Amino acid sequence: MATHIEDPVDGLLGYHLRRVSVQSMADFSTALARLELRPAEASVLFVIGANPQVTQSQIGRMLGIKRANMTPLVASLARRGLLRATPKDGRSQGLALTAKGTTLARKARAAADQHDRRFFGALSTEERRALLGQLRALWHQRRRAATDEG
Amino acid sequence: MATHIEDPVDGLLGYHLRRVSVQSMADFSTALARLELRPAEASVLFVIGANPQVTQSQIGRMLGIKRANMTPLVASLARRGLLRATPKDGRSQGLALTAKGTTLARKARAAADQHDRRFFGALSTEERRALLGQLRALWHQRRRAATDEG
DNA sequence: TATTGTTATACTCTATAACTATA
DNA sequence: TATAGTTATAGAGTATAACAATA
Repeated sequence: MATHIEDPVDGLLGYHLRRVSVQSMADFSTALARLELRPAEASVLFVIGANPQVTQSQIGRMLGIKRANMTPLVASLARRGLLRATPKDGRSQGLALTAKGTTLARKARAAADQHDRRFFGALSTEERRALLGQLRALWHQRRRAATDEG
Repeated sequence: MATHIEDPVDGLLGYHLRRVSVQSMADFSTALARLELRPAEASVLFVIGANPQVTQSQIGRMLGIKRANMTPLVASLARRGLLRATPKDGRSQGLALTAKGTTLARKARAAADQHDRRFFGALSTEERRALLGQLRALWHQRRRAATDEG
């Protein structure tokens, strides 16, 4: 029998947020592993699918991935025949999903939706709506603050 | 003027959860940097402060840090004179904060509380209470599921 | 001058496997 | 047999700096 241990971080919202986020990502990673995709790769496919001819710099800005890290990520997806790059102008290239990429992105999206339903299924529709709204608000608020500084 | 880009992950709760969690951790890391502490180190100090003579394996289980990763973490805090290890039995050691460690832990805790107030300050008291309750519920639910599997 | 894409590099966090000493 | 602690190592994710080519 284990002695009871006090949890001194139980009152911290930020701690709980991170803890649940880590769980969620771990579950989602497992679900995506069947498709040989990682969460970052899946999100890139989603953005390209919804925005044909988007550039990798634009994707990086939207998803919070640095330019330097987009390069190997996009190269890997291109190597697997999931996307095709066509020059937009001399320095940038528009990205689009191939047929294979479209199929895989659709499966990944289904996995993401299923993960969301499972992981947050215990919350009522109203709770989920409220949670989504709060997270969006927190994100935009902090984003504004960062923009003001930078 | 940037062309509008569709955000295809805007409806995914898991995505928003992770995004906000990353922001929160980045802000907290910055706040802790003044104290030359990282979030994981601060959380370890908190647990030791609330549970004198706790072992590093117990801390790891509570915080979700692997035994193998606790070793250098605890060694680093000991080297800085923040905690003291005394043998409990032949194979385990009880950890306790030194005076210096207690002082630093108190400052780190103040930073954590301030971070929480700032970062989640836009939410009403009721919203924060609800959010904390939902995050706790999600965590325990998934934890139960993992225990059932394993 | 600013931006795109690239390379090289490094740090943190996390994970596994193998080992010892002890319970 | 199970647990505590250690060591070595590897993989992700993320970060910066510097560069060439182009806008």
